[in-house]
Amino acid sequence: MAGPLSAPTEPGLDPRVARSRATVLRAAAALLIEQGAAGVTIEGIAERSGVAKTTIYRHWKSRSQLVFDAFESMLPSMPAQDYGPTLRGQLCGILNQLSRGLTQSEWAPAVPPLIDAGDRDPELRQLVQAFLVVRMERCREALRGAMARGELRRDLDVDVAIGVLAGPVFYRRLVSREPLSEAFVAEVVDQFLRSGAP
Amino acid sequence: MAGPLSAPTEPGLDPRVARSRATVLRAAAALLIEQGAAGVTIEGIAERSGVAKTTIYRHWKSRSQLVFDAFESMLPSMPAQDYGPTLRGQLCGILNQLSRGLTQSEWAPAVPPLIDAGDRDPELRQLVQAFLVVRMERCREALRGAMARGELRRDLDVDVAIGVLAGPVFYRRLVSREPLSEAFVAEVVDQFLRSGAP
Amino acid sequence: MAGPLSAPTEPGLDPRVARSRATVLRAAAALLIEQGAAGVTIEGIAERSGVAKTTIYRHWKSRSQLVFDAFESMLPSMPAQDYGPTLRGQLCGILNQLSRGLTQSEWAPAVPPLIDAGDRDPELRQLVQAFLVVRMERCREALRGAMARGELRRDLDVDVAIGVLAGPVFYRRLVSREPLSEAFVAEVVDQFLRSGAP
Amino acid sequence: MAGPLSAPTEPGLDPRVARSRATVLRAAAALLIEQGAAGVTIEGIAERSGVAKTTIYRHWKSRSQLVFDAFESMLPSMPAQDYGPTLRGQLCGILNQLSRGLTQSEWAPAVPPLIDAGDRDPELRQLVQAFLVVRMERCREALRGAMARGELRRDLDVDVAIGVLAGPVFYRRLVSREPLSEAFVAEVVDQFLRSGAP
DNA sequence: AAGTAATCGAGACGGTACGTCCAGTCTTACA
DNA sequence: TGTAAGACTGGACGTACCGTCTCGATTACTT
Repeated sequence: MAGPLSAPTEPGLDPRVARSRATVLRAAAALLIEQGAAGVTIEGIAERSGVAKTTIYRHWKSRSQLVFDAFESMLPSMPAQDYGPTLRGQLCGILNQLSRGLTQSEWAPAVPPLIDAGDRDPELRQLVQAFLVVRMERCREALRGAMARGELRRDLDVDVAIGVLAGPVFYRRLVSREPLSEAFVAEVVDQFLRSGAP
Repeated sequence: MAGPLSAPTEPGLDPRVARSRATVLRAAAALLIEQGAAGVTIEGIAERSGVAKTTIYRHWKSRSQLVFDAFESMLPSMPAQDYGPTLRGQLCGILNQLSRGLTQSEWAPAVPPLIDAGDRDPELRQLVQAFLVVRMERCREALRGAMARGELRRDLDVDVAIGVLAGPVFYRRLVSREPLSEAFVAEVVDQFLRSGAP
Repeated sequence: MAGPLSAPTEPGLDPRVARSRATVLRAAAALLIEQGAAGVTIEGIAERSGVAKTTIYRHWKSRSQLVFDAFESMLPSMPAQDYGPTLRGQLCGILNQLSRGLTQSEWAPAVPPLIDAGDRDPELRQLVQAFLVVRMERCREALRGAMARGELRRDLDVDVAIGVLAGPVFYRRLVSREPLSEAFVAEVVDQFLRSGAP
Repeated sequence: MAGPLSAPTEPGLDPRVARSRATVLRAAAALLIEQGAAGVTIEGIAERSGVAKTTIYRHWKSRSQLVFDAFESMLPSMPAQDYGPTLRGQLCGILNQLSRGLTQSEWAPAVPPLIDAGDRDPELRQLVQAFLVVRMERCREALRGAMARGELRRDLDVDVAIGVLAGPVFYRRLVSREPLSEAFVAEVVDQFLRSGAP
């Protein structure tokens, strides 16, 4: 279950296994996009991919695992976009990318099921959390940089800050389902900056 | 805040219907607590409650409806607790209650499935939203009161503010799964107050 | 359950009852014609006729009863057709009418279900038998007349004869499902006459 | 006459399939005998046989198919009894066996429902017809033999003859429900022979 | 003409069976 | 030996009718 993003072709791996995994993930991703997360059925994937159910169960312990892998496989390769030198610009950039990802990306429909599944499956929970940590690393860096530069209070709790910044975005996406505009993101960031001023 | 339990006997309602509804909701709620939302099966409810499947389908068009109703029926009746006169105390009280509800209440495990289901089922989505609006009314009132008293900037967008306040709580519960302490809530509220000062 | 053909309006009968019975029978007959016997559902009749299920069950003990009544209600009033003076003409006439009824009439599709139901429901069995006796009375008369005139052997068992005559017609309709032509009827009658000559 | 039981192990057949089919048919036959054809429920068969409903539906498209197969599976293997050299003896033997089968055999109660079902289900109708053709083959042979020997008229229509012979038996069983004695069979055969003499 | 009683519609109720979908396991046959 | 094919048990789905059962709301008959 090693992260498929780390190396597309792991060295000592049976090429048939690699082929099966890839075919299945492609089919799962396609179904995820076309029919939403509810349409991602083992049965359906097997039929669509031509890979036998047996093989699928050999490689993934649970449906959630598979969904997660499919989800991860369809993430863009993160071009390490440059959001400029100012903290405000960086935070807005990161949160806007997040909010676009949560609402408009191909993998957007996979988010709620993953969150649900993560509530019960500890292993999957860890995967999701790890994934998130990576995603939020840039945010963390930006915050630490600003603290170092004296643009933010020195005693700021970075983890709290990330919650305060990303929380409202997830809230609108998952809970209140209000629109997620750039103006909203800007307002969240501005409130944060005002409160975080040294 | 008028929960559905406040009026246990609607006037012009067939008593059989009332009885069936109550029995089913009780069983559904029990299953929700015991087995999580995935365990809330029509079949299971029917068996457990003694109410026939037919009858259940007569009263609820979809499983989601039933799950939501069961969820709602198990919410406490909200004794309109007094959180004191200060805005800070009110916001902390409300958010602490929210975070306790999301993590420790008996209906806590039902939240992620509801959010997931709401992403596909528009009807359920509306129900959840409506529910949320009602729940957040107290928060809204507190904010408006403070604005009127001049404790907050006059140009504050209340909906954004609610996202900024509740967002981090949901974020920790659903996404990052970091602990939801009173300290965290206090920090979120304090940041908000600092940024919202007139 | 008095034969509905005997008197369309029984004297001491609540007109509401009469109305319900008639409405139900009309709907049942219509369904019988349109959808075959399998389509004759209590539920369906209730919906179509506007008569409540309760009322239907009040008047008929079983579905078979109802089907039989509907079947009987749609039989033509038997114009006592004249088949001429010869035994051959009479028998051919009677059997041809029977075979047309069994294959082309409106009530034709009701026959197999009635036969099936009669195998289990003794009451219905009796009704069907009684009905059949009436139908075959003319045949019996024709045979007795011919015996009296010396056209048939004196020792002929009339009941056997009726079986020998009607049997092949029912056999083709119910069992072998070969076509039921007038030629076939004529051949059956001719064989019978040859064998029954004094 | 080759029953489906004669070859219990078709060559290229998955043994699991063979096992399932056999188990299901055994249960279906048992239910057919015990409760009549109306008691042959997919659900009931599944429960009784331990074979899953899914599996049953995999092997039989319709309930009728299954009922028919079960019916066929319970027919005796026809030991090709010898009815002697005379046409009369042969016909009496065949018809007596038929009438015993229709009234006393364990599959006797299954006959009316099959006839009813055959009226709607064309596929089942064909099955029943095919079955009948096979069963009547001996009768057909006897008639042809007699015609060849000059004991019957050369211009006899064999299909009509079969109707004339078997019809009365079915008639008594299904329609008039008069007793089916050997005397009746003998009388039917004698009438036939008298009329068919060259 | 009013009052009583039969009859009605409406439809809720507990049930049984339907035929379908999917899950997850296990067996067979093929490379 | 691993894979594709697919049969297997099992659980739940949502639907159709069943036959029973309260309910008022009309009727019809009776006084």
